[in-house]
Amino acid sequence: MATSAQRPEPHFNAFAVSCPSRRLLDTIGDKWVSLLIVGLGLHGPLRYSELSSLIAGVSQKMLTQSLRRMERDGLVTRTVTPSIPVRVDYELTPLGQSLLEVMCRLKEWAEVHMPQVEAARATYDAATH
Amino acid sequence: MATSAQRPEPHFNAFAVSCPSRRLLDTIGDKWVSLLIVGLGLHGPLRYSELSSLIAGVSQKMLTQSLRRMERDGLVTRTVTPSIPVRVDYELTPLGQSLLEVMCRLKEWAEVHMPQVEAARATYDAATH
DNA sequence: CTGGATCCCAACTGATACTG
DNA sequence: CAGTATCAGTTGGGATCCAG
Repeated sequence: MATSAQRPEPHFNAFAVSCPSRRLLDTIGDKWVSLLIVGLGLHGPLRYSELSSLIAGVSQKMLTQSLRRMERDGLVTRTVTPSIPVRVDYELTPLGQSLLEVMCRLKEWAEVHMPQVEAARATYDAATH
Repeated sequence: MATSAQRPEPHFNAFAVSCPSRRLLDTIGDKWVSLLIVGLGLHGPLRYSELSSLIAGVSQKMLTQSLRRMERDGLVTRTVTPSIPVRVDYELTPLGQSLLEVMCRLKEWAEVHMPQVEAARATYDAATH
């Protein structure tokens, strides 16, 4: 008991923990963040409600949370127009766009190799481990 | 109990759910899987215990679980040598190596752009939202 | 030595309700 | 319309024990 209060931050001496690539994975590994990057990249600036309907499966909480993280990381800009119904637009920054390109690389790999992965899974599952 | 059997799989009509890139993220977004790919890619074939000490922060459960997923996905091969103390070697498959290259792309992006991300975070946090 | 099985806690996710 | 707060369900991850 009380051990959880320690938060010892174990001695991860693994090569990649302090590496920036590790942190990047924390970002793009996020389900909604990756979708938002692609969505904003393909459709340009979008309003909060537009994103909400575009992604469709996301809750307000997750949408806001993800956008916040992306804004904090400098991936998107948040523009508030103080009209009567407040209007908020989100747009990919140049940094975000460069990340979009990398994401597309991933997408390309996936499109080419995922069939092999699927096949491997089928074979593995059929082996009834 | 039993509730997990539902697996509702909500009507994600988002563009990327049925897309292979989405599934790829499920794989490489995994903390340990990505580390294992890099580790095996750089050090060649490794034994279970060697991986355990290389990653260091991982528990046996996570290590086994991650290796299982990777084996299932055809990213690594699992070779069992039935010697007296059983010996198990894990090696990256060609498929896994091709993924390693993509991961390196990510790494390169991270090394170049993460400073900007860090700076953006500092600025954002300083704004005391 | 490998790694499967179990228990347990913490974190994340998501639906709903509410506010400016 | 945009966003916050709360609460409940689910999952992930780690320590330990045990089996082959």
